[in-house]
Amino acid sequence: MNRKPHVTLSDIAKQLNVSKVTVSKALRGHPDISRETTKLVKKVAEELGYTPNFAARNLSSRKSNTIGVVVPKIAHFFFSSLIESIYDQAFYNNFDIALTVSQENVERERKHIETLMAMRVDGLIISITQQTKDKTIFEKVVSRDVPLVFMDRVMPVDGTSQVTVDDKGGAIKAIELAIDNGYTKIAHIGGFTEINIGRRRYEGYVEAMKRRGLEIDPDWVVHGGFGEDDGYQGFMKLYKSGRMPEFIFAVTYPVALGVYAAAAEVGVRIPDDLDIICFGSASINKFLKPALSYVDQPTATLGKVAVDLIIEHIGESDEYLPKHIEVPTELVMRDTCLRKKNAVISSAK
Amino acid sequence: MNRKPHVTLSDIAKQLNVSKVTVSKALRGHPDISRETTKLVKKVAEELGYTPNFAARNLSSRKSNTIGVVVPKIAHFFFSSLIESIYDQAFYNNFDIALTVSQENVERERKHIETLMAMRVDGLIISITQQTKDKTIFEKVVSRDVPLVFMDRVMPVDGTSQVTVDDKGGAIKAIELAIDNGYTKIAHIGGFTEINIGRRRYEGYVEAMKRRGLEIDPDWVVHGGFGEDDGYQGFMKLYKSGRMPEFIFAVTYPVALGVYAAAAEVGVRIPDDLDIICFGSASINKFLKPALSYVDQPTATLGKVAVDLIIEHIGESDEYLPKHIEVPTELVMRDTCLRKKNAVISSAK
DNA sequence: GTGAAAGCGCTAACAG
DNA sequence: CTGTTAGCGCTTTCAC
Repeated sequence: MNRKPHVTLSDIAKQLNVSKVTVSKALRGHPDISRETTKLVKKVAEELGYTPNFAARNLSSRKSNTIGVVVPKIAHFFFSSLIESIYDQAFYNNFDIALTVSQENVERERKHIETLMAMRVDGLIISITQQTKDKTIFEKVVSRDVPLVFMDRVMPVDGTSQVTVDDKGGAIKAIELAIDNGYTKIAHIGGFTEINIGRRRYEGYVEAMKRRGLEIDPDWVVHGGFGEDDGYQGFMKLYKSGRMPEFIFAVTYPVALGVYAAAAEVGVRIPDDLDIICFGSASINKFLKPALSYVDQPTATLGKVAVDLIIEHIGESDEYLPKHIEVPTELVMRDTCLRKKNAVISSAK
Repeated sequence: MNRKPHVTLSDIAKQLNVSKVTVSKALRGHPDISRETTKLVKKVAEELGYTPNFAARNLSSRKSNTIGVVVPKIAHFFFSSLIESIYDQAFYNNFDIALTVSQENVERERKHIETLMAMRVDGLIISITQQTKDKTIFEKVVSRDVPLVFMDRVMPVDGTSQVTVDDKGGAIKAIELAIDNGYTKIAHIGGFTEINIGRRRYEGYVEAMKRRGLEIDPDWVVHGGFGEDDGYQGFMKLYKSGRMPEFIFAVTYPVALGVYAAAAEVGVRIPDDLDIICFGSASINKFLKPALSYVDQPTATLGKVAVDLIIEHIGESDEYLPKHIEVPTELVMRDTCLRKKNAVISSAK
């Protein structure tokens, strides 16, 4: 497997009887070089089929112009649209993206971070797994002075920035809407409270119930993961308890889908027998019957802000002050949670 | 933004009073080095918080241990599950993945390929955009002796391998099933025929109709893109013609969803007024009413084969003979295309 | 405007 | 088993 050697700067330089340096500068559009030489160099580079060697470039310049990204999942509307937005914003700023997927696996997450550091990415955007608890690897990143931005699923680590959506506020809006609809028996199929998105949405639920003077029945709060299966299990647990709530606030869209599946199985009709709202959506929501009303997560903004923050940090001195930005959410009404027309309705996307 | 210098091999070497080479070998588990030294080196590396520099490693070894991947979309069940499978298989073989997304944009696709070549990836797996026609960039890849595997959406380029699903065979099975169900007025909302997946599925439709002696009404064949909107437009075109078919074979799952949306809008009931089957599926299919019967695309196999092929090519001499592998499909029956119980039913996933 | 010298951090090839 | 030498391809001073 010996491939033919790639064309290098020297090859171009030789051909033109100039130095490597001139070629290097010309190719990067450095103002040192005359327009004429630059043009000539580019022409020859094209003819020879020159492709720069990033490894060499990174090694000598000590930067990669690349942002490393670690997400827990990819076959998932929330993350895939988030990633598209990150790509767009990075592209726009002339950064490359090195994308890795941890598959909700802590060990894999760690390995990916190590790999990205070995690649000497200029910064790291991370959305942690459901189970990530150990801060060590993140502290290692910080101690290497690699800018780190947590996105959506975050962790409190000194020296890092965070972008989240207003999980608590969104949850409060959702629950208040349910209460305005006349419901009092309101359950929450929630995520793990060790992680911010699970915890904050739960807190929003608690807060809204408290504000409106409603009791929380401990049996009506189920904590688990963020997937379909967790929704299915959560529903079944409530169902088997024999004391069904009137309303469920699902921590994610997949969890709500799990509830749909379980409800269909046992003949509970949505939204008549059981009404529901959830956090997040998916492109197929409009095909769901009934389509879910939901708290919208602005993935486009989330991704853009994450990239902006990391680039800002990369460009700053050592004394950069990390930020925490919280992106607002809004309610989008579809076919659930509509019992009372006079309920507060926000504009929909 | 001057970051503190990273720990290097020399740092470890100095500390231990050995040479860089010894450290390098020890760290990579080279058999040259005694177990004792190796252990010691690793310990110190750990203590110092050493992270290898891939740029340096790649530069001096002339390989990156990385496979470049270019896909047209990511927020899309087919591609996101494909990508997960590629990751798994690459990970298993100790390769890294450099993933890029062209967003169905030819120019972006070209840039990404250039970037990946600049990264000196060991090989490239590409699924082209809907519009890609120019072979130049791919020929450039081949001329650089970079192994290239086309996946699903392919192009005939000398020296490259291909993995596809049996598009034509799958389409034939689908149409024959429709005919077995007693339908004769069968329309096809298809993709562009310039690209293999559009062309082959269309050919399957034509072939099956011919085999069963049915006429194809040119008005019942609509060609367009592969998205929801294309399905919506396609349906509307058929609908407005005033001569509705009884059955639609949709070229992709999103196209079928577009048909659902359009049909709902004008009050055409599926599957009673109009029955349908499509190529491909999505995780939410079970929540769709009626759930689509479909030709299943084995994304796990597709991804695995793509990675296996590229690794095989990377490992071989210059004289590697490219392969074309076609992965079989199977019909999965749900709530559509069921009119006759005695129709051929395959096992479902 | 241009170029010479030096070196980024690592591995390959060989010698001991 | 360990070390020496050389160099991957590029960018960075700093002279000219």
